[in-house]
Amino acid sequence: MPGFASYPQLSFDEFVEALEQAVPSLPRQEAKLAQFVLLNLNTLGLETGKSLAARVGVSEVTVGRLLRRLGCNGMKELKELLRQQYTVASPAPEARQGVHRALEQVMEAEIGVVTAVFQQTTGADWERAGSLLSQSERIFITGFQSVRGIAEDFARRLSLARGNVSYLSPHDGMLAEWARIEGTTPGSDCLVLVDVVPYAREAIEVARLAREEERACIVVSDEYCHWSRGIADAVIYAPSRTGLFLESTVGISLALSLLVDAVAAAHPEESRERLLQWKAHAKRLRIF
Amino acid sequence: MPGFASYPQLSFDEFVEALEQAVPSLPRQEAKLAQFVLLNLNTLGLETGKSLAARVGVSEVTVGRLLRRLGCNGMKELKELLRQQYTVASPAPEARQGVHRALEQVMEAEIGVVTAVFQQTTGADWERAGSLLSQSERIFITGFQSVRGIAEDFARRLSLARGNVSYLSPHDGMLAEWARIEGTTPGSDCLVLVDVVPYAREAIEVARLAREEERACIVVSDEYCHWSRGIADAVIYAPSRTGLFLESTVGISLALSLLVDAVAAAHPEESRERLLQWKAHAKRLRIF
DNA sequence: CGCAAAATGAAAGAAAAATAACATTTGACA
DNA sequence: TGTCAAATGTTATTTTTCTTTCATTTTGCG
Repeated sequence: MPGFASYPQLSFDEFVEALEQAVPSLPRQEAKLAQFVLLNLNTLGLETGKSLAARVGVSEVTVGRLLRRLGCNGMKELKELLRQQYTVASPAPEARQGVHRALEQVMEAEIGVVTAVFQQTTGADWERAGSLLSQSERIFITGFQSVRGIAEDFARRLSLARGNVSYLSPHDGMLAEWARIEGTTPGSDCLVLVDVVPYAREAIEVARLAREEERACIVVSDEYCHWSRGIADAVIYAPSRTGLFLESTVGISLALSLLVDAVAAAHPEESRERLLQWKAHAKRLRIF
Repeated sequence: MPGFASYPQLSFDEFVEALEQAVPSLPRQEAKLAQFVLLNLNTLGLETGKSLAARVGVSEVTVGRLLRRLGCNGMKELKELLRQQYTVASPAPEARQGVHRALEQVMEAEIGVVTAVFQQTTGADWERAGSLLSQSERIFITGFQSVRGIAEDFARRLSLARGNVSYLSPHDGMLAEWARIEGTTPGSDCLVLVDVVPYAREAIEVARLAREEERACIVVSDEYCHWSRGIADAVIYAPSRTGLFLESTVGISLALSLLVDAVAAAHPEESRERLLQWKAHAKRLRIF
């Protein structure tokens, strides 16, 4: 009994190719079926073995048989192939060398995270986030629990690209920074919230507060975030479930890195200047 | 008995729109689900009600309920909507958002970072790092400058997988934690250093100090790190040059996430227990 | 023409998914 | 703090889908 694996040894592309190859040498009914499948690859995922059979006018059994003949163990496995295919992110064929067996799936998922984040860079939210970060007078950043540190780093890094960035610690700092100062134009501040499951109660409240005081608000969070849309001016999602004990923070890291870059790109001279200054200062203090 | 029609009165686009509209006003679990669906429209056709439920972490019933609330009578009808949508037009199953032209190369590089990190998971250093983190009695973690926050997060997250983890702030805390206590077995401590270019002078010194006092030392750093090999017991490299204004921290994030996972895998019962406790405590404190 | 081998489908059984009815939990509000 | 309604999950039931086994049909070929 070859092929114990519950996961297919085949890729969808290979399957399709095998199908094309096989058509001429197939028995009549199966050939009809194969033909139909080839012409309807788009909707293949929506079909069930039965529905396919019905559409083509063959019996259900024939469907199963054809699949098995092509090295695909039944409808279930076909669905699996499709899923792998469409979750994008071909895990770079040779790159999985030297990856621990159990981690292969995680790796695929992490790559999926990366592409998912990049795909947002053309969206309207990204656009808005970028210009808010570049043009607002002051930027406040905050993050909670297991991503607080990342948020702090974001503040540090963003400070190298532009000025007036500060980390806000609502709990510890009592939001003193937000005490309304006479003369501050409403609409010139922007708040960045970084939050992941389990979402902090505080995050939502701070976002609301910002809203009420006419501060813009950008939320960077994971794919389950249910509260941000509707409150925030821009929302960026970084998938986090990749099969690990704790949610992955790769997506958040990436999104924030890209945002820093976007801001730097918006003020090329200023950011270059700042970077140089920073290095000079650090050297003076003998930090490195 | 309302709704005789066996064919939906709704189009898929309408459904999606309804979904977007509804998210903010939906109960928590359903909102999470909705959010997930919106971000995974691509593969929606391949999902089954059950699989969706599993991925999001809600019960199957909730899936059915959400759909019905949106005017779509169950999974079957949703599949029907999708079929209509895709059989009609759209040659490609999904209208994928693009990646901004200028970022394509960066994306390639970031994916390269991910695979590079994963490839280390089979190496000897990884092995050593994993067992040190799992078996040492006490773990100290520190990080500098632009990755200090990530290091702090690592400490927080590692604490969910095992005990006796603390963040060490050599500068602020004067290394008081390391004042030698009579009775502490040498060799039972492990230090994790996270450092990237430009390397902190401090990092090297702390590593040396650890060495001298027979503390194990793991260094997580970027591809340029020149000093760690030879001093550290295990070195993990996370590439960082991906063409951005500042170095990317994706690799570091990933490496640290994977390490946490490895530790959790080494003590499955303990880590599960800890996670539950943490959730209970957080709930008690009304953090979320 | 007749026979064997392949192809096909029917029916029954097993597995999975969707649904419905009921129980528990949660959260808002007095 | 207690109460009620909404939200969510559990369990049981029904429906659908997939697969296996076996009988029937078709096809190739001497």
